[in-house]
Amino acid sequence: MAEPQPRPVQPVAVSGARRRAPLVHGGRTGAGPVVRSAQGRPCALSGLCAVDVVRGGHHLPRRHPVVLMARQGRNMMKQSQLFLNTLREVPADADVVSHQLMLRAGLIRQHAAGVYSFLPLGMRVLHKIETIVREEMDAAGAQEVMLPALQLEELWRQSGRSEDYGPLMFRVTDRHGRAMVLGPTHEEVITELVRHEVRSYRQLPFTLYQIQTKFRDEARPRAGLLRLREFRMKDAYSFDIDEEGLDRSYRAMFDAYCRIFDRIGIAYRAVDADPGAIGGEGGTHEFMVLSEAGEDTVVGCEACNYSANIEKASGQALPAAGSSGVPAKARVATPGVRTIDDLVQTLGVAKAQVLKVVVYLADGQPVAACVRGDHEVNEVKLKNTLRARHLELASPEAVEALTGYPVGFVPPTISIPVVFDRDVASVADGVAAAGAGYHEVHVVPGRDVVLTRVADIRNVTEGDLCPHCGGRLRFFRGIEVGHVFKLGTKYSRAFGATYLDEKGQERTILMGCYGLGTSRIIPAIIEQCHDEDGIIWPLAVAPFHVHIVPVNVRDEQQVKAATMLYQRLAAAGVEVLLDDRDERPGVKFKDADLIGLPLRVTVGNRVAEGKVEVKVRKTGEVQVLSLEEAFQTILHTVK
RNA sequence: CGGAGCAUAGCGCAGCUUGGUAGCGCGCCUGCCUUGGGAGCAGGAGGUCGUGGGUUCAAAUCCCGCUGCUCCGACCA
Repeated sequence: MAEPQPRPVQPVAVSGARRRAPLVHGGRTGAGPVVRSAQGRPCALSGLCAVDVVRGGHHLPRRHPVVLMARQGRNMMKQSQLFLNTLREVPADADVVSHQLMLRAGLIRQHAAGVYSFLPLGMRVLHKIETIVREEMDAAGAQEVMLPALQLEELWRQSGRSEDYGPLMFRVTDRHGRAMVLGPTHEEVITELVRHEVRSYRQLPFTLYQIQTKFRDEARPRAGLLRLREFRMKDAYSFDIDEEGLDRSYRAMFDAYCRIFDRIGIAYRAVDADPGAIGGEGGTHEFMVLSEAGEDTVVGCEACNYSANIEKASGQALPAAGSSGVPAKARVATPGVRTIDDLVQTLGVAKAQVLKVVVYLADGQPVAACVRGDHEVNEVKLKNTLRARHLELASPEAVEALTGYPVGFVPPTISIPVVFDRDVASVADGVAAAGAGYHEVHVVPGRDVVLTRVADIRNVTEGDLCPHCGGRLRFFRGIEVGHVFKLGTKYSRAFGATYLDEKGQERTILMGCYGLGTSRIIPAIIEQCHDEDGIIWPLAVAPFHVHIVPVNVRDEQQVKAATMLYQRLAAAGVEVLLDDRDERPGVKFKDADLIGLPLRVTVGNRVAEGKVEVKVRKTGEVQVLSLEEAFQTILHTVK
């Protein structure tokens, strides 16, 4: 590094008490060690005047290293020393509020698309989140490990996921030409590990977890920390002998997740989900933080607690319509009428009467999906119905080549396999395409169109009825911060992870896996906890608990009071940030609001009467208190 | 991977249409002054205009290629 290093300076005279003084985070109350400047003056605040460092060609730190060491601890930080640069203006590349605030408050800086550095404040938040996660994992009986981030590609071939993940994996080659990947997840590694360790049912069950940096070469990183290519994740894996055990392990993790989000202090919902590429034979839930910035649509019932990812959500089937009174179908010329909207216009029918046909390629084979004109095909459901590995919308050219009909004119009676949504049956008097330039009216599903294969393959819509209680379904946006799966034997079978039961029979281990995006939780929190002035940290994850702001650091009384409170609080285990900068009050207040620590103590003119102000960031509520009262109040709030 | 946009000082931007050797605000440094909501005055530092090529006497500006970043879509534990 080209940065100039501080040159050695002569040691500062330090009172003899220093060596014996307990470190501030030792939990003992009392004044901090007395530090004197080289001139022998007691240093009132922060060493602002502690040491006059001789300046050479380069600027040297104003404060002497010895002073720093004697006065530092995880509970205390002077803002003049903090590696923090707040931004007054909104960076042009950030248009999601959590991203803007993380940059402005100096939590993170971008390195590349989807790759960020965590600065001290951001690191403290991440650390707190991961500490909570660790505590709850441990409390749930899981054991921490750390698995390789650098993994043999061979392992991914064994599970068949090397191809599944494809370009999503960062691939590297070692000096011997061996193919390796940067781990996007760890099912393979852990299963391979466990397979070698477990022989007997006596060794089961257990759950292992790790907190790791993971790598996914996302096609489109997004919105700051919401979708990263290098990100932090806690992942846990459970190993059981039977379904019952797996249920217990799953439940333990599910409950631990609830405690984690409760402790962090954000609103979340556990929703039914689709297992997606990770596979899995049992249940799965996603933990969603509700936020407009979220990438997922969450469906929730107004009346009961049913909620599901839209990929998974089902409503009650719509009542089927009969064919009574519907005239025989008739062919009409509809040249150029390609879209549903066109049909509605030209034929004067309702969207809900139209039978929409969409052509897909399922593992390369053409398949048509037929849904009502006002409904959307749910590709996840369709893919699951077809048991396909890959499903993609056919291009217009492909549609014509495969079906012989142009897009918009593919009839539901086509010869390629057609999957009908179950709610197609709700169409009484329908309209369907009938080849290029024609449609048919008075079409009755079942009568005029043979429903060869019927399944739920559409997205629910707002207003559909809850499958559990019949209440109305509503949509929300959510950020997926956690996902728990019952994997069953998918990986254990692929890797031969087995055990011998009581009878000496070889059996396959049942697995569960449980992910939690620790870095993604940060923007999720901020999305929920901010106002126009900045972040509003929940106490449990705030980088510090209290921000002490002496209004004028040239006022000796203010400095003295602020420092005293700072040291007492820190010694009592409160995490305190002291704004000892010689800045104007406005600047300090703006920064304090932006950084968003839960409590702010303003030490101003009223200190003459022994009073300071304690302000709650979230509510704006201000209390004028004596120093002692302030100390007690803060202590009780934080502890 | 498709579509769109952007790239000029640490940050936010102007300059480009009509080529003549770079500017504004904020921040930063020095001094004075000021200290309860991003003050004021004076002085100052800082830019191979993303990159490679081309056109031209002359390119931030015109042309071509590349790269990076952002957004929309596709994709997605």
